[in-house]
Amino acid sequence: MRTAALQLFAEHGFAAVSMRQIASAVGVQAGALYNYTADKQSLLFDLMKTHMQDVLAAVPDTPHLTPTQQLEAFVRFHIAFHHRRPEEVFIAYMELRNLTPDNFEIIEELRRSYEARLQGILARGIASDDFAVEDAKIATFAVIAMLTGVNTWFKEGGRLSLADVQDQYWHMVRKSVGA
Amino acid sequence: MRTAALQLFAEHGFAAVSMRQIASAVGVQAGALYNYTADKQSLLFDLMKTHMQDVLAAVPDTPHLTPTQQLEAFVRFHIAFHHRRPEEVFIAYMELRNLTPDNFEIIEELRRSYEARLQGILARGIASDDFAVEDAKIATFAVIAMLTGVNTWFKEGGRLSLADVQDQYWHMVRKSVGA
DNA sequence: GTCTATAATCCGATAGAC
DNA sequence: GTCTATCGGATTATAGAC
Repeated sequence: MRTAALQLFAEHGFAAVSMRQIASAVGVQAGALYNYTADKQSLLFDLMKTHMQDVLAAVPDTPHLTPTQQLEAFVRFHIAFHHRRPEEVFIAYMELRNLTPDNFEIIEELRRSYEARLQGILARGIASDDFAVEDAKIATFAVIAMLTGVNTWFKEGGRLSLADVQDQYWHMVRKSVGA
Repeated sequence: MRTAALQLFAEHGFAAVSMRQIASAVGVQAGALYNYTADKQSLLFDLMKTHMQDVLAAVPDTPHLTPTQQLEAFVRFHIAFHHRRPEEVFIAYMELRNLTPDNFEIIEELRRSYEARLQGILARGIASDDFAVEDAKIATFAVIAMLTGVNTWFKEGGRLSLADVQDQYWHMVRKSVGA
């Protein structure tokens, strides 16, 4: 059910997908789904929460490295991890407005935790003069937006490999923060 | 009707907004809207097409400037223009999947034309050795994603003015492409 | 040009049989 | 644990009065 909902929500949007469509993709009738989720909202929330927790569990935590090495590890991780989960990434960003206020707050807090990882790396690098950038918070927004944008155009099997993309984005990020 | 639809689509999403809601915001009954739009899909398409044409009409075209000056003008324009039209920008990105295939192709072509403006600046700057970046196409995606991300967090009246944000993003973009 | 009324269909969620 | 059937209400779009 979660896999079917993930694909349908990513393709058509949460509001445009009915429980009957999800049931049909699973191969059951709509009523059967309610043995596995309280309602449609809970299904969306579970998908988003699981994704955000997966990201947080997988992001490298290597305080022994230099700020530049930590930043490179973050850039390569973000691109690779998000590339493997395009539907989850898309939903986690596009369907925020379809969460109830309580659920929204929980997802937002998880997202802020992830951004705080990058912001911490940047702030330490600024303090140690490894990086030359005016504001760690703005640089965090800029870098994450840049990296997440890869998912909107990159498809495996084209002119560039994922490693090529990681290399080029790392070069641009490194220069942009003066590392 | 267009203003009401714009705000409602941006807030709740195209699929989640009914013609009755739009009519209510305008102050008429739902049937009256069909004197101004053929159907709901045409209303979405018109909003997106108008926005993309507005962007293309407003983007600076100054071939007499140096590549670095052109890039700076593009960065400042993109941030300022998109800041003034948050609903249009949001819809133009989020509701692409709710367009019919024919309408989608038209909007995509307009979007590609806009990206081609930036890509042309970058390609000329690479050819003239004003910029040091591996691939103009990837740098285009990276810069546009970074700049469009401003809309997700920047609100006027906070710690930073729009001019501050333009300055900081221009510094990061300039360094990232080696200008 | 706006209204009311309605056609035809779909929705989320639940009840109860098995 | 899945099914059928259903409740109460929503939807887009149209028809025809005024």
